[in-house]
Amino acid sequence: MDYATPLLCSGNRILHNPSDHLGGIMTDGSESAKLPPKDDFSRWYNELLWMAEIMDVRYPVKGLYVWYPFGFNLRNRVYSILRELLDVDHREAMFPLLIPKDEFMKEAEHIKGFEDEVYWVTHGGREPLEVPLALRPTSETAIYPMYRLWVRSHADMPLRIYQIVNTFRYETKHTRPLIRLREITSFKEAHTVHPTWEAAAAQVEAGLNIYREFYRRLAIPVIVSKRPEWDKFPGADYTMAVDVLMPEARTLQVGTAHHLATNFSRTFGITYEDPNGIRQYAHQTCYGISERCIAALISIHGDDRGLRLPPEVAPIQVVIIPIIFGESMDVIEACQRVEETLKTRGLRVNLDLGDERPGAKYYKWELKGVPVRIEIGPRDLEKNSCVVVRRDTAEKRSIPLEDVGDVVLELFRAIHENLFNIAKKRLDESIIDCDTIEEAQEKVSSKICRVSWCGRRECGLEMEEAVGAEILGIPEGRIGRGRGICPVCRENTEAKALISRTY
RNA sequence: GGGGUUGUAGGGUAGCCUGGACGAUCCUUCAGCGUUCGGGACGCUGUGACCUGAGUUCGAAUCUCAGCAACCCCA
Repeated sequence: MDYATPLLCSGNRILHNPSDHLGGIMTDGSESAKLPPKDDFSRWYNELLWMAEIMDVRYPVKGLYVWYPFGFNLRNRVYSILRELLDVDHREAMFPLLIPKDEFMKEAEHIKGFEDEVYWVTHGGREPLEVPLALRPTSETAIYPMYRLWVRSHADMPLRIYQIVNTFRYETKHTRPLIRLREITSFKEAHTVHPTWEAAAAQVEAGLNIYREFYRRLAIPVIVSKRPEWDKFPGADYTMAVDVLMPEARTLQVGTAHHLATNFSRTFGITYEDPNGIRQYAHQTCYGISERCIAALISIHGDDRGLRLPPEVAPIQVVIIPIIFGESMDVIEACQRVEETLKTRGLRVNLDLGDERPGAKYYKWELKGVPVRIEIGPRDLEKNSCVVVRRDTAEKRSIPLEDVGDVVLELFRAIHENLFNIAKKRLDESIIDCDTIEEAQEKVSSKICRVSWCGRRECGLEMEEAVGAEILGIPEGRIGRGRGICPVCRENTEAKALISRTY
């Protein structure tokens, strides 16, 4: 894994200029305030978002939030991983925000799924528009009229394009930063076109593999499930979904992949001439990830002290704290040499020369999730060493100054692995078998329940109702299989479904 | 979808019930200066607020209504 990814966003200049207190450009003294314990998740989450300068939730419109430079920097690093993985065989493009009403209304199922949450642009200045324009809630109906023009022969396929854009949904439920938004600011949506159903199905699987790898890079373990048909994407043949386990035993959907079959190609007229000269409808897929991935990153790894970021995406990877007595020029010089050494290795380093006490700096950078801290004071200099502290375990080590570069890189590997293992262990231990609805009902407040399910809609809906939670679907892999009896209809089945409370 | 609570400096609060002493409390942050610095330093000086609109009233942070926004609980 490459920890020395080049800096991608302009926010870096701010974050790396020691003279302006680093990212402290807009702090308002949160450092001395206390973060609520993570057990109090709702408060912890909201407080952390602004104390760590991820998002400012004070924007005066419901469901719209502001990315701080620090949060946006993190976002860009996360999305650059997504780009890197997609760019292997996808191409990035960009389609318009506004969709004419007649295009938007073409696909019946799709409209039914979205019409209650679409924002409409109805005026240009004072003049009513002849054709109202929808703010995209997702971009199928913006992209597919163009695909109709772009796809003409079998040689034009597979077509794999993605875009990273904002989308709008008029949410009526409780909005939450990064999780339920009226403006999704960072929707990565891929749209592909294939000659056959099978080729599209293979693409759905390929998309899921990209997502698995993406979340592995974020040290987040996932569950991949086939959603029940009543919960699939409006207009899809079937929907696969990626879920993660959040605190309080709720799951969060952090990615979906839909097989659209020819449902959209028929309404938008996306056809191609096959090798025999016969005109065929194309098969399509689409798959997306939003800034919910950042919500997962923050919520899964964070602790009572704040963020714990995997080194690959941490805006600041190493912070150096000088321990100054009197003038201590030698201490500062030693810090600067370490800073240079690490920067030469391509690491994102910050030497904190602010005049806070060292303790205050420790709290501040722990809150921001900096993976590794280096302390250098007179006592260390006597031994030609420094103290290195891991954010994830709080473990402290004194090491020779000359080993700093190697030790830090080694720690990055260990921190990433440790964060993943902690999350993986929690996920595995949270999935438990339930034989009856009563058992599931009791356990679903603290667990993800694994229940036999015959697969029938009536049984599924009854289970959701009785348990008071949602069926994620039949998960991929071993946990999705196992002999049992559907607790509703008492029929034998080989399939296991997962039920959990969701966001 | 239903119910409840709340809105006072950048953040957290007192005052509201019982309208007038509010030229608005305290803590924190922020700015300046000085002393400090091995896990959240201290002193002095300074900046900074009654969500929006309508109403009641001689007089509204305080009472009424509406809007906007936030939080909590239930489905």
